[in-house]
Amino acid sequence: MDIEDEITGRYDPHDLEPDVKGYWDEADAYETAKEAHADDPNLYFLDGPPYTSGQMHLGTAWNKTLKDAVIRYLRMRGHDVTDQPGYDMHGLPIEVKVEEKLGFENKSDIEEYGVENFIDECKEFANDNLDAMNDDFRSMGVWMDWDDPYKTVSKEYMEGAWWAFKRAFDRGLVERGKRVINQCPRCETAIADAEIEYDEIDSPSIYVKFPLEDEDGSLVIWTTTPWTIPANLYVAVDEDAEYAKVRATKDGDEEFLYVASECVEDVLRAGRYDDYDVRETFDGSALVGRGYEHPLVDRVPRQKELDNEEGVHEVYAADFVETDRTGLVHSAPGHGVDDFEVGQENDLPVFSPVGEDGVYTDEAGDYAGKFVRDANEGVTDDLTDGGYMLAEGTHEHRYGHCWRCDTPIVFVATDQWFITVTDVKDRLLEEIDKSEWHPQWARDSRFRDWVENARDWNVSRQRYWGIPVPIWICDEGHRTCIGTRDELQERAVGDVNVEELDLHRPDVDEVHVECADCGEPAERVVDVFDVWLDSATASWASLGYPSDEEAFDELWPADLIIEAHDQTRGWFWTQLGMGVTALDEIPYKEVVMHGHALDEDGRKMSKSVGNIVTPQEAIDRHGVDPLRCFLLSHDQHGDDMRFSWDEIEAKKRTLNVVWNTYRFPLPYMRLDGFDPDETTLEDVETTTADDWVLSRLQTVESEYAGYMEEYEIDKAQKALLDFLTEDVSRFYVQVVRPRMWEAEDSPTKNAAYATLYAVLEQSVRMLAPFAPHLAERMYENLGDVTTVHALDFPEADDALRDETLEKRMDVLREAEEAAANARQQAERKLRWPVRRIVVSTDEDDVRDALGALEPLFLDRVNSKSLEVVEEYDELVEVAEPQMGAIGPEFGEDAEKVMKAVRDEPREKVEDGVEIDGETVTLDEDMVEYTDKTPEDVEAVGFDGGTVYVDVSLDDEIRAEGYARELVRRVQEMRKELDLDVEERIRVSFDAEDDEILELAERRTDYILEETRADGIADEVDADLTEDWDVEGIRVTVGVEVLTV
RNA sequence: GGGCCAGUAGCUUAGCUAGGUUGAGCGUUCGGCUGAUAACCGGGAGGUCCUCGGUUCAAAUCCGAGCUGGCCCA
Repeated sequence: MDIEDEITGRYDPHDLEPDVKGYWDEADAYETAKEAHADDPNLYFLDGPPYTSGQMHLGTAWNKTLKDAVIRYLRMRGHDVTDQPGYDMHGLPIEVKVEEKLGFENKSDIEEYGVENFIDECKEFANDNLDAMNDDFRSMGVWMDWDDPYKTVSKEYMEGAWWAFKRAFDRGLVERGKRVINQCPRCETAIADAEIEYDEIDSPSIYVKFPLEDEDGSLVIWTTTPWTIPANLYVAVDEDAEYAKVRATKDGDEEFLYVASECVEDVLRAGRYDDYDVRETFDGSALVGRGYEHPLVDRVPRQKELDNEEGVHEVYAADFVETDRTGLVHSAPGHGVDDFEVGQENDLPVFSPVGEDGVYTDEAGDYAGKFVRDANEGVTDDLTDGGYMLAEGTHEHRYGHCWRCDTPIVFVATDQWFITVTDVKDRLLEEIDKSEWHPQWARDSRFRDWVENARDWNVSRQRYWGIPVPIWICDEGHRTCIGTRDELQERAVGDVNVEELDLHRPDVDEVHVECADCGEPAERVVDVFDVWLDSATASWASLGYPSDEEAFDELWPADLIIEAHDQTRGWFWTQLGMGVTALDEIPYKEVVMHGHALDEDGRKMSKSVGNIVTPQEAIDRHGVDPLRCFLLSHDQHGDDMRFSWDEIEAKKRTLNVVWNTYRFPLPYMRLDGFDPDETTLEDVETTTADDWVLSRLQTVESEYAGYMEEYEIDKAQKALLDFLTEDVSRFYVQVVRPRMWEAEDSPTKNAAYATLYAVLEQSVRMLAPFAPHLAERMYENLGDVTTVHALDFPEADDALRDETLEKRMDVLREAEEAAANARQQAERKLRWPVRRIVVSTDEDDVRDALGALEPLFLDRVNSKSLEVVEEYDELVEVAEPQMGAIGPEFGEDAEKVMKAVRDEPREKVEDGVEIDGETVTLDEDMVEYTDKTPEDVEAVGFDGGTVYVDVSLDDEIRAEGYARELVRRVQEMRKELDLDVEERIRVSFDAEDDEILELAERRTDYILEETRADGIADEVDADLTEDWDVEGIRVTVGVEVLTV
């Protein structure tokens, strides 16, 4: 293998990435990588299908990038990873978008337009979005099987959902019944808990008096939904709380009110009563069973009938009652979940005089035909007129809205199809424990909490674009559930070819089947499934099960899923629900739960706030790989990520260091014809620095693998990038630089080549999951395989690991830093050698380290010698004059004394100082002494000791220093002349001060060698002449290029 | 109103499981290097560890209350 291309350009993702993408296409790199691992043990990764109603945003970009990094890594580790992406393509959100597009306002517009036409529009909309999203994800460099995504609209997929529903049906877990559900009055359908968004709204806040039947007094209730009062059937109390009977007076009239004791003051103030006194207190249980008169009984005739039913318009005890407001809760089983449940427990009827469009039905009497929210006013007026209103105001609170059309939802009791997950709740909770979550608290706190509180799942929607509920009902009311297309074909009445049938509405509506019970023709119920049921079945439906059993048998359940924390109520939950109801098993083994992408201020990104940053913007500004590395550099286990332009840019700079580290040795390798296959680590004599960086490489490989094992992607990335910047670029490359321009057959140079090659070739594999484009581009010059992404993970080789050496090098680097710092204090550049460095330490480790690494240390700090001592005994004690004592004694001479004494060595001061020709001795209290380094020595401490650098000059050092100064100027000029490394020159020097040249002359050989000059002459036929300032002295340098 | 998570330098964060001198990157500033050079490297400044209380010889870390933000629920 040869190092071929010369890399001269800078790291520019905008150049590099399209280039690499082009190469991938051309070379079928993705297919090659998959092929390389096709025979490995399989690993079923399951992609959570994004919804095809919009474009990729930063959150989905993060999600897919994380998945991509994990898939690439797992492949490297020897797994045949399933990487089929999926798309969630049915459902209300798409219907709403299409309705908007067509200018529709309600369901009758759709019916008028024709269901078939509408379905076609939805299909097209979803497909168009799918294509756009495919492109978006591809642009992030995500390698998944984009040519063959699973689609929830395919026949095979829909069949998978039917099959699962039938399983639940057969196990008795499907029920139809009245339940209170969330109804979107605009979409005219039930919507799932997961489809509700909460926003702040202003609602009426009313206190209403319900007169007791058996005495002169009223129960006081509070509500924010006056429109539910026409459906009130009972009042709930907390049986353990204390309640009070209050005598209240206003304008001379007196009345009796019942409220919770805690609320008396607030309620009476709200009702603007003049005065009150509590007559009696008792437990809530004392109120249970008391009857009251419905305040709107005259407006709602049906209430009169209901009043005659057993138990209606009485007080009941309920857990959900809190003693805020009044402690008495108006309850309408037709309009509240809790109200409904307590009503059921007490065998109360359900009264819900509201249609699916949110308009009162005839049963609502005077209110019939009015939209409920608009009826609030009429209801409150009627209550006021009847004398029932105690107080009226508004209340701001969070209220549920339809997540797609933003209409406030209403709770109504309607007939719906349910999967009764509450019947298998114990199993659900058991199965949770079989899955492993990252982070674990997501499972044990968050998810468990959700599952424990889960209600039966309403899976039916009164809509069009969804998987039809596969239940057919005959005239007798028997239910026939169809689980597969074959079954449908068998049972279908008349001439039906199921193979050619689109399973969507309206086609499937036209198929009649033979009832399983009585054999009579049955008709399909018109509902479609809640779209969450679609994705819930992904683990088998995406594999084509049940029509194709092979993949299912081999792969199911999924080994791994990766989604954001909002999926606790979404996909994590729905999959568990369907998995357990259909297959009695949790359908995934491992979960990685990441966070959301927030804006730079930590707020969520939203259209209305206008703080959305699109992935495309970030790519345009900084490139895909920097964005990917940024997204993967934060905690990936549940924490949200704050977006930051600065951070992406910083990532780009870090990748640039990686790029330069790679770019640096290439020209030399190429020039020398270095062949990594021939010159391997076994063939070369490595130096200490080589051994060290190779050891570090093994350490990083094992750390990286350890982090990835736990899906701590951010930590793995950091370990790798820290290694490449801190260890390789900042240290190793600096150390080996001189070796790069040694003679052609230099063994140490070859060792450096072989070492750097190993470091780069293996690091690039580790970089591949994070920055796939950059890694690919780098690899092109490092190996022969089509793509870096087909390679195996570089396993750490313990034989190359030397922990002692790594520790010693840490010490060396600490001491080196201290020495550099001391030089800076002494204002002595690194170019000038120093005579001596002394390190004082009382730690054996430090002594051993510097002893073992002395040559390297001397080279690094450019010192002639190193001494390691326990105690540095060259400190001098110097005087600090104490003016408090000197002042009074010497009066106006005090300042002279101070100056004469300050910083003088102890002996000198003790011998007496000379002031104006007179020798003066000082008392002990006039001087204190402190330790100071001798002149020309600077000291800097480090963790483990102190470094003393002696920067005193002699001719030898000055000769070397000046020689290096001159060399550097000549190099600069060579560069200006754009000379190649091999080209020879002749130079001339002329200086104001001859001393420079005389000293430098001692190092003529060195100068000739370093500058590739054939000679130094007094005068040359210069191609370039320049004046330089060398340590304050003007030097004229002439360079003549010699033609060969 | 409830559950869960987070709050550390101007910004992004590590440290928190197992208490013992808060560490890094970016930015800023001063400097070095000059055969990776519109690159690379070093030093400095910069912190009430969200607030208040508790436990402890010792709290960023453990406990309690609160504030702010996020997700989920009512």
